[in-house]
Amino acid sequence: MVQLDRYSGVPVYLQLEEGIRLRIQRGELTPGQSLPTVRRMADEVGVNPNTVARVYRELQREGLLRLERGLGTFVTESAAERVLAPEEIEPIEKLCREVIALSRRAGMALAELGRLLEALWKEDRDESS
Amino acid sequence: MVQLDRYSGVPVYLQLEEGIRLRIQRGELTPGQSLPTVRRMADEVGVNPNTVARVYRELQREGLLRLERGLGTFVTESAAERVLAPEEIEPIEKLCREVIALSRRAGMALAELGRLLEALWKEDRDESS
Amino acid sequence: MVQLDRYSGVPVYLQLEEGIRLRIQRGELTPGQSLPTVRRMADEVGVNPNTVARVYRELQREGLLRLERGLGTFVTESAAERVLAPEEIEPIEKLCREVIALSRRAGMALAELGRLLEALWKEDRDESS
Amino acid sequence: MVQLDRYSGVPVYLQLEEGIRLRIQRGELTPGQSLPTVRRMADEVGVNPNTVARVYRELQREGLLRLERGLGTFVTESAAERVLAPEEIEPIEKLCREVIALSRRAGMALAELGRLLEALWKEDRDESS
DNA sequence: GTGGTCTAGACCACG
DNA sequence: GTGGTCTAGACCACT
Repeated sequence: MVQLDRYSGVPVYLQLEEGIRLRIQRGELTPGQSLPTVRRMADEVGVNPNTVARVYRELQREGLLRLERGLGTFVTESAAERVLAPEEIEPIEKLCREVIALSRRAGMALAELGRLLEALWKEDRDESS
Repeated sequence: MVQLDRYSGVPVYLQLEEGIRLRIQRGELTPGQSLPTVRRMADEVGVNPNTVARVYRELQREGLLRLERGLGTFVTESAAERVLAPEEIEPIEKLCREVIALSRRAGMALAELGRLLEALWKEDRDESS
Repeated sequence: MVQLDRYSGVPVYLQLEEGIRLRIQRGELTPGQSLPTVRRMADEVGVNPNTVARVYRELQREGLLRLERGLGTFVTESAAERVLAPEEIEPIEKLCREVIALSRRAGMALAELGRLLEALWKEDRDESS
Repeated sequence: MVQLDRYSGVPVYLQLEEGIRLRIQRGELTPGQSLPTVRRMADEVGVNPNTVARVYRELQREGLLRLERGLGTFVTESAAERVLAPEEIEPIEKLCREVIALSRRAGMALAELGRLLEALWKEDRDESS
């Protein structure tokens, strides 16, 4: 469902949250679809049910999920607004794969590439402001 | 010096560490160059001196920094091995900027782009293994 | 019949119970009158029939309702003791409406007004004891 | 600090939340002031520290509190916007005390008065819409 | 069997 | 010592 990295320093609940958000954006989870139950998801990704519940609740507050007591957890209809069109997401993924190939060849670690991306993201933001 | 994000969930000391590592890789900090004192760096980035000291110590253990009592902290000569050649880093940065522009246009957040990169990085690794 | 607030945190069955009690007190449900069947009430307020049945049973235990198999559910005669006289309830409602108007104008939420009322209720009780 | 009712059915974390919100609105907690530490508050009101932490976090998200790791928890400056002026809050409290006196005399319970207030609040809202 | 609340208690990041 | 994350596990509300 979502792959976690227990040693990245990023809290697992944030990784799960981002992972679910991303799967919705990429259209892998579609509006109306049900997510694994809190307990099942907890088993799948190997965390405590409370941690999953916290994530689901946060995503509910954000309007992406709908938690129904006694029924389960579902992607809301309004989440559709967040789904990226294939023509938006595909070029991004293509470029990302190129970046990854180059970074690997240069001996960079994922964390370092992440930091680079972050630094450039903020430069870019600061320039445009 | 290094820009921190207090709300990303990543521990400040990891961000600092990665940030310094990255600046060395990009050649912005060159072998022999001195870093700000622990206190000055602490002021600059707004954290407790203990935190900076911890980071410097860790980077020393890693061989990137050299702490000279009474003099200050310096990038080691051996750190040169980690510096990326301009022809390595430049195309990576160029592609990253393109990715960032596209992601922004598509309404993705930095954290989401980071998760995407991570997912693709791991896909790629799994395929090649 | 009774309006529920799914997001107040108060269990639905307690809201239903209090709601029916209040309608009896206000004289909107009079002794002898029939209530909707369990299923009809469940449909009306959008909960599971089990939940309504539980409420009716509890109010029967309390002596406010009488469940007659095959006939339906009725307000008991003895419930009359709980009905407030118009001269009792009307000034209360009038003041409540004033309080509500003032609170709205001051930007308070219902939950906050409720907490205020509760705090003052307890102050008052503690003083008189 | 905040008085809880363990038997009202309202989750204690909501009671705590509302209680703190109310104390800020009434000006009993002023911007810049520090709240009891998570653990101290937990002791005071007799709940688990996690529960207090959840409340503080929620109020932070709402902009009323500022949680500083290693330092403590504080009322934000922007919370000032939520503080009610004495000329706003005083007439409300005065009327509430009258309502309480009348309700007591009529034999109503706090929960019933609360339900009445809620019913009238929603009537009022529906009329004005 | 689903989500929701709460407890007890461990370990971590930070000042 | 402060807040933050996470676990294990109990009990409750609801379908």
